[in-house]
Amino acid sequence: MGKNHKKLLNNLEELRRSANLTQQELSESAEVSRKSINAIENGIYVPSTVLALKIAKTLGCKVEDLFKLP
Amino acid sequence: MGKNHKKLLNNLEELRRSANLTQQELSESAEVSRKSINAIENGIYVPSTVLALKIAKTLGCKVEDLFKLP
DNA sequence: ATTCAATGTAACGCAAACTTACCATCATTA
DNA sequence: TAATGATGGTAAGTTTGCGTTACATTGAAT
Repeated sequence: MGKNHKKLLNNLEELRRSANLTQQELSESAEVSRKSINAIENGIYVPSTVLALKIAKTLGCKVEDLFKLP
Repeated sequence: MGKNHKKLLNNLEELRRSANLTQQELSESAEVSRKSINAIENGIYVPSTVLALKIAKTLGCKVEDLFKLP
């Protein structure tokens, strides 16, 4: 990421819970490790665009719904 | 990017031209280097989510409009 | 209370994103 | 012709995304 980019706000946990999915289930749908989902929810890092698109698709929302610029 | 992720299709150049912006101008709006914009347009790499959000915002569209899963 | 599913955490490593900087090409224009 | 602006190539270096493995904690529920 570029120097001046600030961290994003994310609603992943909330939207995942609304969809009644566990981290495990979401990770399988999005074809990533559970660790990645877990780390994203906890703000350890922001996912790549590919991953963000897959998660949004799985949850039936837009990338913009999941992550917001500060 | 994760192992199994395929490259995205992208419409960046088309949308940038529609907005009448040069690579330089877009890069300034999105606070990244011109090389990054250039590399994304040419499929060298896919931007991070932060960058994708900034570009989409600058171009008045959604991340989903810019990049599509194969 | 014990069990079991769900979640959190940490260390290590590789691949990808992103930067800076310099150079080439092509089109336009002074 | 020279100069300027937009784009594309290359390359080295740093940071971050993400996987893997393995273990700890929490909470629910029977």
